[in-house]
Amino acid sequence: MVEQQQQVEQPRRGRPRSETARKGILGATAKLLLSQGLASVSMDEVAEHAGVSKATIYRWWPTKESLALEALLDEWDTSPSSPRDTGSLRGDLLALIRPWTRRLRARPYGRVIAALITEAQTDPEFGAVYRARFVERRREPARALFRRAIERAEIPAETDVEIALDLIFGPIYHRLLHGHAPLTDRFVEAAVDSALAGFVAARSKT
Amino acid sequence: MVEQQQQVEQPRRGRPRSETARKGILGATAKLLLSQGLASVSMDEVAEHAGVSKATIYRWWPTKESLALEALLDEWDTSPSSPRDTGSLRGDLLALIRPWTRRLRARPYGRVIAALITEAQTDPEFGAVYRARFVERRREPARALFRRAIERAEIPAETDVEIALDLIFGPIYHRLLHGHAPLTDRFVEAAVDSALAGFVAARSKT
Amino acid sequence: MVEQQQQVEQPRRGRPRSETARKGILGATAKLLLSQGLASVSMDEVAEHAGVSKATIYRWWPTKESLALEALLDEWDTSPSSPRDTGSLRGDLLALIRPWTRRLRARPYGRVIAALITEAQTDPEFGAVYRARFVERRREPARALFRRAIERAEIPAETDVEIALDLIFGPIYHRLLHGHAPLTDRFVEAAVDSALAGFVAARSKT
Amino acid sequence: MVEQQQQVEQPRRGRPRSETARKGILGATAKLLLSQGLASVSMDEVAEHAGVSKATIYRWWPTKESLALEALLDEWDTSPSSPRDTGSLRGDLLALIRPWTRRLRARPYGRVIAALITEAQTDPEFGAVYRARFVERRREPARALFRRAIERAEIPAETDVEIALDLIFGPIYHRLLHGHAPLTDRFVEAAVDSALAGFVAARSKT
DNA sequence: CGGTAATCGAGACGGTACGTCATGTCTTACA
DNA sequence: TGTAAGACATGACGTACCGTCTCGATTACCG
Repeated sequence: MVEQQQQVEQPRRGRPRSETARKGILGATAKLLLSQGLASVSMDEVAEHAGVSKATIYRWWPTKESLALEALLDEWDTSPSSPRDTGSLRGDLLALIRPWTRRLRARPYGRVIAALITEAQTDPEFGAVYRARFVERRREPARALFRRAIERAEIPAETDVEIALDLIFGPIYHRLLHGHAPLTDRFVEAAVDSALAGFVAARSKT
Repeated sequence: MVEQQQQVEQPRRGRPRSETARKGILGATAKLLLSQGLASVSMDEVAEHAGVSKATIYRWWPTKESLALEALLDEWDTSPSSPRDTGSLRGDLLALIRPWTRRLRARPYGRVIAALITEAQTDPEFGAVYRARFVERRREPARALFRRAIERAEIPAETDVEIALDLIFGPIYHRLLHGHAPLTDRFVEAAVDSALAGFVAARSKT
Repeated sequence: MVEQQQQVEQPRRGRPRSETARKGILGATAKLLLSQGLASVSMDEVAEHAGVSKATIYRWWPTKESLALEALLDEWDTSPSSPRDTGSLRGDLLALIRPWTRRLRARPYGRVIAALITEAQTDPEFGAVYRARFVERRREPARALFRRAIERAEIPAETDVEIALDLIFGPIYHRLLHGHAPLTDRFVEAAVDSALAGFVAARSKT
Repeated sequence: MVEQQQQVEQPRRGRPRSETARKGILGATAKLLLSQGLASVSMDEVAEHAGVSKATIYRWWPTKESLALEALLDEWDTSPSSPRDTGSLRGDLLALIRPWTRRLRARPYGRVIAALITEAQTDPEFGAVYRARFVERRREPARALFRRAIERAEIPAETDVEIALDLIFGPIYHRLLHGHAPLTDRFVEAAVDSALAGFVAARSKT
């Protein structure tokens, strides 16, 4: 019984927020983002495509970037997919990450993500939101897998999980963002294997 | 018998390009970039700080991003420093990469690099230049180290060097850009070790 | 049964146009025009003096010239003053034209009018507006006087009124624009007398 | 005899001025002026069409307007045409003015002249040159005709010739510049007749 | 015949204004 | 109170032209 989403259906006064408008805005934003990239999308354009007033957008999202972040999350996670237990950390990680990278390379997400990272670098507040809602969304499930692997003594308890996560996600983001080489399944496996090999090696030293 | 880039001292017609202006523009740009980030730097501002006309900037650089790229390179690499031979691939790589990452975290380069990556995602032409001049500048020396290690049979000849490079640079860029954790020397060593452990493991399997 | 210009109080949607801004723009423009001449007035300057954004100016006036035209009309004619009947065509014409020329020489209008004429020569669309709103504003009342004089048989019915108008206004504009000699009351009278003498002469020939 | 062009063939040092360049510049300017109007002609454009450097133009003409004025005079007056004596002032005036107005309406001179007048209003120095070289070029011959008519007692000696000239040229410039009605031969005759009728009328009063 | 000096081409430069565009705020009337 | 419509201030954009400048090359004369 976690989370206890208090939020007691407090009966708001005045006209309620239009759900149609909300969906229209997020949908139009996602569509425009993927076809043009964030910089080329203007708020006027979003408003027009969503059949909505610009003021309505600004009432609910403070900046274009925060709107883009939510639109991307909304477009992305219809089904957050809880990964099943494959028996090994390697298998669990691949079951988690491979579908994600496949999705990533299916459409030009890299362009939008790069723009969000840029904004995150500039606006610390947005950076916090970006990391919490976007990065951690993949990182936390992976972290859980590591914890489970430690519990069942598959990997050493001293393992620095945060570093391990960076060793896996780092190369993936690298290819996604720099585009110097394709983000293939094989590459994902190499990243996972290498990160895990590090622990094996570390352990064998011990 | 290499190309002997003669560059036939062809006596240029017309007024020669002002070297003062060029340096002023690059200097002002670098300074402003590091203090404000690319998005907040306006061309008017650069022109004013450089004591130069905006038209002069646009005559030589087509976009703010291309100017930023060159300014960053100019500010960065006075001497690209050829790394000495430490005897081992691990030592060579650390000798190459550690000073670079120290430089990276000394000033807010991550913010600017993120913006350049964003532009590289949007403008393919700029992307090619960015990768050739910025990414390869570190990647190629590292690649050379791997080749040398293969020659002296320190690592297997079948090693996929490109993947290895991504396994090293990926995590570093990841922390630089996402800023979720600091880019410490220890982290750099972990990345290098992990990438190399991959080969050792691969070899031991054989 | 005239047109009954109903103008159905149609409740405009959206934020209404700012009357403050409109007046500020026209006022600032008129002031700057008369002190500097049209060429030296920049849109930025008008915007600043009017406490208004440049975009707001361009929303309502397509060019600097069209703005200048309206500003001049606005500054000029608060009350177009219907001339009284003096009993003779000559008297009526002088009553109409003399105050106008006095106004003309009171401030450097000639400079601005010359610029408007130049633009009218270049942009036919503007030319049509210029003639309709600026030239005809004086010409039509004068034309009416001629019609009345014909009705009461003061001048021949065959009189080519358009030519007559040019014979009066031509010399006045000539001195206004070329500035080779002053635009005195005496000169205005000479122009009117000469134009009328032509008809008398023509009639006496008959 | 006349004009005594002093300018004593003083043997200049250095490379002499290129006559080819001078003609090229004036020719290109005149051609561009008539096809585009002064405002749309840029000095770079003139330089390119004339196969000449911009610096060369500025060496000999201080402003675009002064260049335009000279180009127009150059293009215009191949033969200044001394008008013959027709026996009457009216005939003499028409012989002088009619060919001029025919030329005026043959090509879009009005547009250029309007621009020159505008500049003359702004820059007094240019205004003086404009009047001396352009306006007086037609006005002085006409003035001479009036003087001759006075000498032979065709018109009263008290005639205010300057006003008379304005009564003739004013209407012509009016139609040329405003373009509200065509500058026909008939109109020119009406202007001349009206101006002369004024004297007759004035005389008959006496 | 070599030196001096003005001119020429090419084209880079500082400066100024242009007209457009996007952001985020606001003011209406309507729901 | 939420919304569509749309005007608004702000400020940067990238372009265009002006008039000046700095080169090297050319073309006269003068000694």
